[in-house]
Amino acid sequence: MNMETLPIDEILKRNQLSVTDSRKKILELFKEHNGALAHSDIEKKTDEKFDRVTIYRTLQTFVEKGIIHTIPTPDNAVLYALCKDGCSSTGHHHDNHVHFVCDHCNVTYCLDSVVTPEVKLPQGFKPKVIDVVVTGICNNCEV
Amino acid sequence: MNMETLPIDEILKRNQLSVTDSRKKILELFKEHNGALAHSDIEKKTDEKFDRVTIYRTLQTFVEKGIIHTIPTPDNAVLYALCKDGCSSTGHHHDNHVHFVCDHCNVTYCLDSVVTPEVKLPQGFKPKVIDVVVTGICNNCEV
DNA sequence: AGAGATTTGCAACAGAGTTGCAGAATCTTT
DNA sequence: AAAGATTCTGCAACTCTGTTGCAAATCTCT
Repeated sequence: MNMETLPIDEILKRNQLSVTDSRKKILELFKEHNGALAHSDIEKKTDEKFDRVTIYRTLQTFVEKGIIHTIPTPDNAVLYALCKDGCSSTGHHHDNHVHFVCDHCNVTYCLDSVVTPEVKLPQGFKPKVIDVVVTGICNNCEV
Repeated sequence: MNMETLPIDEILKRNQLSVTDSRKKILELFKEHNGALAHSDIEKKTDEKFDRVTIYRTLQTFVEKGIIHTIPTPDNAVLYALCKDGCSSTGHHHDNHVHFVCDHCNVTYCLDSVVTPEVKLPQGFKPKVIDVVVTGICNNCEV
């Protein structure tokens, strides 16, 4: 499914979700925002119009449906970002791209073009998922 | 500093830390345990002999001194493991090894022998730290 | 428009982590 | 070895993040 071009209502319907204000608004935020969002970001950006609990449940639902995915960060905060094509809706995302956290503007990017590198593990270790998080300066903050 | 061979009291003294029961015990746990520990693990393994707050502060102090380092995990829990040689005591660890979380036994390993792979970033992105967390089956749980 | 399913908001709770402060332990100095 | 200064610990209280149960509101479908 191509989230980039599909209207918001359509994305929700195709995932068998009721079209509600909170879901529309939160999904809209993700489409507008070029980067990952934390729960607190969403709370602020929606002007506290929705209950905390609603936001938590909406995010949970979106993750389950494969609309968004979570990003592990070095400081152990939970971030969410829109999934691109190829994410399954079973919760097992093919989330094989690199994430980048900017030290300066603090924005987290999904670098979809950068594929997770191979890692050679010691004998007996069998990898399933490889998460790569790069911290540094992004192309907006670069001088 | 070589943490592997140095006696516990010596490690504390060299980091200008008072030698106290809690610090000795917690450091001992890290030396005995071949893997990462969470705050809750330490609470259990010390038989609740020390206050939660003391454990938090001890871990914080150890991180600041470069004795242990934190590990980012996919499920956003905070884990700690002993630093090897080369960790600075300024908080900027040269923590350039891969971490491995076993799906089965749930142990987290520092794979010191596995060096973080290079990642090619898009124009303008300047990397500083690269965190790699691999999830899978470890060499103990392998059939 | 109305029945039935889904979703929301509230309240209450659980867990993780932090802060201030008084008392206890440790270190330093003699 | 003991006093004084410094550092550390434990308690209480608090914040922040996330979860659960339930009644009321909203949405879907015909």
